[in-house]
Amino acid sequence: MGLRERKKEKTRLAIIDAALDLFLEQGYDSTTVEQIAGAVDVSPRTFFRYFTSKDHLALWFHDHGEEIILETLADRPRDEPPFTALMHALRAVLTDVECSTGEDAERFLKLRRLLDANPHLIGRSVARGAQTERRLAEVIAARRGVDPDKDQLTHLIVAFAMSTMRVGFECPRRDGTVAEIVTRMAESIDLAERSLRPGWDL
Amino acid sequence: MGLRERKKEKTRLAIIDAALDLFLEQGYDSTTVEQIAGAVDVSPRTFFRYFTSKDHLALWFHDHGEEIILETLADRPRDEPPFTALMHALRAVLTDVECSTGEDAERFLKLRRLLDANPHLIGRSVARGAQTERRLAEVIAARRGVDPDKDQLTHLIVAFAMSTMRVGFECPRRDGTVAEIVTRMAESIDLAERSLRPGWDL
DNA sequence: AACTATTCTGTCATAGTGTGCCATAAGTCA
DNA sequence: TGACTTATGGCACACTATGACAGAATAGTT
Repeated sequence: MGLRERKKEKTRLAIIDAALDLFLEQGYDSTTVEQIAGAVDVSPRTFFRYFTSKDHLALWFHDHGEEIILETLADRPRDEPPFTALMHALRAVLTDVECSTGEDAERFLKLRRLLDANPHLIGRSVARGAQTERRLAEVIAARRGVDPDKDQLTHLIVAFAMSTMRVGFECPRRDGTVAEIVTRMAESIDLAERSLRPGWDL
Repeated sequence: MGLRERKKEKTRLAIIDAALDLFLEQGYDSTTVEQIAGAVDVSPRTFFRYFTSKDHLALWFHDHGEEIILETLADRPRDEPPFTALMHALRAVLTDVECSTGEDAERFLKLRRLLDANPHLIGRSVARGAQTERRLAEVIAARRGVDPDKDQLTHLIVAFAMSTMRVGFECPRRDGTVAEIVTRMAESIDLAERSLRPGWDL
């Protein structure tokens, strides 16, 4: 990796960190892009080259999570029931979070606090999740050999899976270490699996 | 109802109709508030007095739907399982849509076409749904006698219910009469009820 | 009908997000 | 070093959204 790319990654993380701190300090809405850019000595114009929007910045972790889910899904056996495969993908995300280094863990916790304090941001987060949902619907439809535009069950499977992830992340609203939060998210996955009729997703 | 209120309602509907037509004609993003306001001979400033944002306009039906759901929920017997109660509430929304008059039905169909053409708007719609979800979580938590901030199952019940509604509305992506769409949404509700283990939501 | 209070509306000013364009600076490779 | 590629900054601009104030329309009262 060349100097250029390392520098970019450094700037990217610097922007995220500065933004998270400002958001938590003075609120999401009352923090301007100008302030964030100023905090890391970068022009506002450059900010928008790293993140397409302020929302995108606050939800950057979705990009990573989606990647893991899609990769895991591609590796799951073709004949595995789709919801089961999705739950495996979610657990892969948990594992990734669990193994995050000190700084990454810090960001994860800050982000959680941020979403907790700004219900409005949860809306944005869910909206981003809808994007992931569409992509997952394509994949699951292909696995099941159905037309994604016509098969309701496919969409229901994906929607339930995303709901499971979201509930695990948002609730219960209690602070804790990364390990504790991951445990709760795993509980949510178990809960969902227990709640559904065996074979419902075939 | 006085002249003043009738006039307001007329303007409100005129704005919605003009906006829907412009959105479908030239796209959501490339339609400005100025254009919408101009089409109904109203100042842009007044537009924002009727709708807090362009998104709010595009998702005005959520307000009505949420109202119906909350009302229906309040009327359901206390000892009814929560998910069952929520499904009844969703069916109440369907009944309302089904009974809508010619003009309202027109708006409903236009809106559906709009969401179909702008996946980005679906994100906004889901974000608005998250707001409803929070309110429903409060109600369901009260019914179940648990703390909404701590009980995962409560949130899972609500999230699954909202997913059911959304899947029914968005999929399959096929045009049709209001009656046809309502039928599909009812199918989605049936599908969800069949997919869950009896007693999972107690 | 006239008078007053209330509410709605338009105009103006302003903050903030997001984008296109072009010149410049920095990193890359021969 | 020199030529090439890519990131950055600065500028102008369009759009959404809000606050403040003045004037118009409506409602209620006498």
